[in-house]
Amino acid sequence: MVSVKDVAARAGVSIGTVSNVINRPDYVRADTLARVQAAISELGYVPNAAARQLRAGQSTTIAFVVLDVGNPFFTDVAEGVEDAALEAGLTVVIANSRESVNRETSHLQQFERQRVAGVLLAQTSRHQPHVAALRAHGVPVVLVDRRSSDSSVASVAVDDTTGGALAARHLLDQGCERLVFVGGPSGLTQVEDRLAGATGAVAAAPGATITHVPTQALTLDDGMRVGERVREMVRTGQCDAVFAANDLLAIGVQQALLSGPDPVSIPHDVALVGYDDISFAAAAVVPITSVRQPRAVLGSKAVELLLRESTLGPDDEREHVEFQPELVVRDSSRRATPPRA
Amino acid sequence: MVSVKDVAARAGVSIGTVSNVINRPDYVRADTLARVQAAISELGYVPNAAARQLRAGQSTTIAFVVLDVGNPFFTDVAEGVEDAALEAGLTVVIANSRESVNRETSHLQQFERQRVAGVLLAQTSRHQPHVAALRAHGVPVVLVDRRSSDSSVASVAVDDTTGGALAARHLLDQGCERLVFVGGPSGLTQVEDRLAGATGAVAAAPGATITHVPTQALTLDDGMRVGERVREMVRTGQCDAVFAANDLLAIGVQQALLSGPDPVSIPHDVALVGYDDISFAAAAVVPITSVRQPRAVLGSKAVELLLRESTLGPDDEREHVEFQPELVVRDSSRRATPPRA
DNA sequence: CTGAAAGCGCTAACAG
DNA sequence: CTGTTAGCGCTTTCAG
Repeated sequence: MVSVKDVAARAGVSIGTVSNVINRPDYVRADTLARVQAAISELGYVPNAAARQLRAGQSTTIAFVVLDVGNPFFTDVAEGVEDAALEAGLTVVIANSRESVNRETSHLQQFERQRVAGVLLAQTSRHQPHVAALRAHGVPVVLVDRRSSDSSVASVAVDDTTGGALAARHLLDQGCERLVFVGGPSGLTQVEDRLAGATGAVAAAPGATITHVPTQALTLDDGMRVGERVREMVRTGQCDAVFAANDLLAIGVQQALLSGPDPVSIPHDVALVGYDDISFAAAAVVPITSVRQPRAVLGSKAVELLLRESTLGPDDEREHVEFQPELVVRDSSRRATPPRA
Repeated sequence: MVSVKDVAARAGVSIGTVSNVINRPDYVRADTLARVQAAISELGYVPNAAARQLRAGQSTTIAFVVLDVGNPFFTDVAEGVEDAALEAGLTVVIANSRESVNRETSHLQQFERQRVAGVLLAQTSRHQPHVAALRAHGVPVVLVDRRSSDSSVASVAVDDTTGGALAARHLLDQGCERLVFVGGPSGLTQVEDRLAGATGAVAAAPGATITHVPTQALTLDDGMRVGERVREMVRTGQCDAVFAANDLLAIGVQQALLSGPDPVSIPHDVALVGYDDISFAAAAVVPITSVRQPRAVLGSKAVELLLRESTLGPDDEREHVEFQPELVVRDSSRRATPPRA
């Protein structure tokens, strides 16, 4: 393995000078610089990040731990993260916890050992002891897509309660009265908040009800699975509107609703609203009404807060940025003649 | 920062023993072990990966560099990668090159400096000098989704030429004669191969033609953009079938085709075939015929080859695993009465 | 079974 | 401007 030592020997300088060439080129005279750089490329020298980090105590990569890379919502947030990180000269790696606390924990442990420059975390459950550990090791953490209960850790989020209320209210406005909320697992704050918001809106509408049909995860497959059941509910008059905790689920539910021996019609028999407004929502068989979150902005804001962390003391208050969601109405919930209107 | 030294002091042993507790617990007497472990948890000690790697020379994370995390195809491959890596006790991080050679290069450089345990690479362009550099530093590399031209680097791929031929032949069988291939950038081997396969099939069909409508990237947005143009071509009789280089593009094209002042009908006016068979393809307005690749298997096989690398000498031949694609026919290309049948 | 000591590759004083 | 040097935290012989 070629190291500074080899480069130094080749260029006829000391290792200190090689280090200077790499880290503070302006400290070095032009011709020495050139000679060393030549040696570096001739030898194919590549600095060892582990050694540098050990000595300098700092890394230049930040990690983004997501609930599900397969969910376009997160990849959109990731783009915002990447753009902002690039500007700050940071590399970002993505780790996928797949909605499993264990996987999340093991990723966090790994990043803790690596002492990365920062961790952006879309948490599975409210209680994750490792974020404290991370911070104790000087690794800044910012929570993404969740307002942190703990004021000592920064967060960027979208107001999911309002989002849920927005969706439910819209459905009620369309004349629906038997809402079904599809989503899970119940540990996920996003799911809980959206349901809470919807429940609140329904409570304010006399005669309306909302039933929770739980799922194991927020995926297309889960949506299809549970959609069968929802179709039955629609047929038996127990349901005239579905609010899905995210678009993946909504798309899956829609597929199940529209297929099989006796499909139901959307929005006529049942109205459908999703959440996230991923690009596929608009491209579905029946374009899906959805609650939009500012995804890229969420990501870049998270990086901004992360960078700001280094200027903060451990006991300083952290910022909790909260964005407002926006309802995007499409055919899946547009009823010809809203009875209530 | 708490280090082995602190743990050793706390437990009343030497640092060597602490190291043994962590790495070879069976070398240590039971009571010493317990004492040290107690000290570790009381102090909240977390080993420093940089130091360990510097000394031991090995990391335990592998990196998967993808063209586009936003593309469900890659996230599905990633799941296969994660599952296989988990079994081998490896952590995987994902890096997104977003179809940019620069970003790809900078990620590879980063991983080279970090001396990760391995790199799985879905390459943007054929020529990537950094894979040689990586390997020179003892970092095994396997190419994903591309047959490597260089027999010295392992690869797992799906036969894209056959896939392209499959798609085109199917379209011709449906009676289409004016094919349009939508895809780009032209540097991408996947795109080139799929086009080549399609072109070959068209050449064998007297009277049929194929036109290449290039795109900048393989995204939904690009599909929508270029779809406007394709719609015109359909209207003017220059096109009766579209073969998109991937499903994202196909979905975008479909949206453009079906919207606007005078939409065209699918498959009546124009048949549509995509590539990858991502789950959204089946959920589109008109379910999209697609060429399916064994995604998860691709990922797990790649990890398998990566693990095998360590047993190979630098000059040994590498394996090139190639899977066969499969056509999944859906409504978007199913014509009521295929004139040629 | 445990301790002492060397050194992985690099950076950051510091002295010249 | 350049060279020397002392570790960063850890693993790993090698003695005891």
